[in-house]
Amino acid sequence: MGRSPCCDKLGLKKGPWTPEEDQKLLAYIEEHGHGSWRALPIKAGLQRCGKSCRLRWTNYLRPDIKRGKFSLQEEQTIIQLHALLGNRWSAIATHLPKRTDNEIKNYWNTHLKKRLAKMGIDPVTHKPKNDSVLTSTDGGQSKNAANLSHMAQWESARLEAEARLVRQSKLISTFSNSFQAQKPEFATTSSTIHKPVGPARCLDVLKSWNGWGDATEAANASVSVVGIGGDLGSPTSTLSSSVCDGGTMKEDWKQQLQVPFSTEDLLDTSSFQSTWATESVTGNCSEHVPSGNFVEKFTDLLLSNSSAGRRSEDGGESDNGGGSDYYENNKNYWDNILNLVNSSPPDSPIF
DNA sequence: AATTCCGTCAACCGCATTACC
DNA sequence: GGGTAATGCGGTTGACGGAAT
Repeated sequence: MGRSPCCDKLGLKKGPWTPEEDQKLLAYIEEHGHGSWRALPIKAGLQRCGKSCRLRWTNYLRPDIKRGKFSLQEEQTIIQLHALLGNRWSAIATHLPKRTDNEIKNYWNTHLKKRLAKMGIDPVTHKPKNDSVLTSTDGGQSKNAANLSHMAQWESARLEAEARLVRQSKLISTFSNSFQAQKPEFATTSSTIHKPVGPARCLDVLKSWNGWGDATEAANASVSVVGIGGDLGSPTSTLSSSVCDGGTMKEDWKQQLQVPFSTEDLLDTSSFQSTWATESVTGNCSEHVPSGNFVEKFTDLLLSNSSAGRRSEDGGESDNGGGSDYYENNKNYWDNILNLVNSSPPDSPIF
């Protein structure tokens, strides 16, 4: 595998960019586009390697970059997406228009990570560091914590599968569009094929969790999960059919997405499969249903404390919340994620 | 005023992935 | 199918500026 020669070997300049260099790069790209990054420095008259030019452009010079302080909304978005996606900065960046992955990564490492740690939340797992907080009230909570983790893994794998489908559907779309131009009589069929792909309706499972205890919302979520497959009537059955039974689950997705894809597309992560296999997936599915109680605590810790921290920074009083606030924060957390997903850019690699 | 410490962030490094021959 | 080049990505580094001593 060939790697680009190091800048040192070519005697190219390293380190901070000067305004003159910025100007040269900017002027060249504005006139010609970047084209091949490797060839760009020579053409633009820069003593830099292509990689350095690309980084300078994508992280600093690009005109659609927003600089300055992150808003509370942006912070929440980053935390929520990090809980879901981990250190996949580029994926997170697609949901924060005008912010670069580098900027988000830096902000996470210098601000958010520390803030979560301060609140006693593990910034890697997004779980309270001291699980006894959870287990003290209910012996089964740690199991639920594990379940949540597994669900997150599962969702993550699903997102990756969907990302592949989006790419695949783009190809199909490109093909069918050109085909339609020649054969308009096939328009209906082909539009049916790629219609469901658009802004993917992800995290419906999470939505159904969120609606736990809220029959109406849960029922809506179940419709969403099952999609064209029908209404199962209860959130439990939604999860049971679409998550616990591998075969049924995949069929549901096939129906919902209406794009041909293989089992391997969905479950090609062996570790993920084994995770589920070892947790008696084939047995009582309700074991994998995270209790609303746990999710409440988890999300409350995550966001209430975060906003409390922000409030206290602003001089306000922190509100650790009683019952209704507790529930509201939990609801808001997942709602925010769902909003993010639903408003995702169509070219997002993840959603 | 000088020095040290610490937080921030632009830039680099090197591995992974994709594209191309 | 294999090798190479190009690009993407995430982790890490180091320069810089401000606060603390």
